Amino acid sequence: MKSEREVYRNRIELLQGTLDMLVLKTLQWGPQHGYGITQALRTRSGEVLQVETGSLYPALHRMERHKWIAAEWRVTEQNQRARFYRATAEGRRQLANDRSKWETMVAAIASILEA
Amino acid sequence: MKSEREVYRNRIELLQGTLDMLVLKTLQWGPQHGYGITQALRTRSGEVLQVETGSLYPALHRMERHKWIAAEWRVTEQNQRARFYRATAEGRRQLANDRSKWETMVAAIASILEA
DNA sequence: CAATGGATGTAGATTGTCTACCTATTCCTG
DNA sequence: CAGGAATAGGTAGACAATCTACATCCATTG
Repeated sequence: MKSEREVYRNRIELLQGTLDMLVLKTLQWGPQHGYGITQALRTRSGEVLQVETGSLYPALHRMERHKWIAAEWRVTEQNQRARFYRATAEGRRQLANDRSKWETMVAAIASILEA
Repeated sequence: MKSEREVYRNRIELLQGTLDMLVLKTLQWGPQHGYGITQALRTRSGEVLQVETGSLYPALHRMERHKWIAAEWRVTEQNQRARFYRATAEGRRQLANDRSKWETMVAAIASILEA
């Protein structure tokens, strides 16, 4: 009989803190709805970045509260109602900021790993 | 009057999940104690990677439980008692694994950011 | 003898992610 | 026309890793 700790395997597939950046970047290619963002990230990354709905929707709501993105109900090409998001000016600033921090961090980690 | 949420700013400076990898890599350069690991990471990364003691020591204990590292009390050059860690064979396997996952993830994120 | 630096540690808050569900609609196929 | 797949949005609760803030002990130095 396994302990709950062993049974419950919570694997963070996505590096914590990168989701907002990835969503903002995706919205730079034009307004997009949640489901579309997931697909775009998945296909464009060669199936590596798989965002769960339980991560994505809370993130979108969070970012909307922070006013990094703005939303509007529309209808997709598949004739389904969907909430389309676009990045605000503040969102674009946030993206630039996130990205610069991300690159600093990656470079720092590389300098350790390659030493 | 600010809300608690505004007052308490918890910034994750280190990308979640990378600490174990960084510690294991540091130990590849030879046995080292906690304080020394912190310093090594800080100086070798050009002051970018600042590991807090509240992150480091729990991580070391966790990794010891997982048998990725093994410890021994010794005395430093400064004549202070310290707990020296070394990577086990399993720890070296873990490092290789972490590193490969990390590189896959970084490449995937780069493919999004550079699109 | 006080201050500084070396060294280890814990408690509790916070956050973001994950798993596991649920709902609704449209379109296609047998 | 029933049923399933795909599209689309969502929530609740578990969990892990990090952070802040604090505490302790010892050795060296002024």
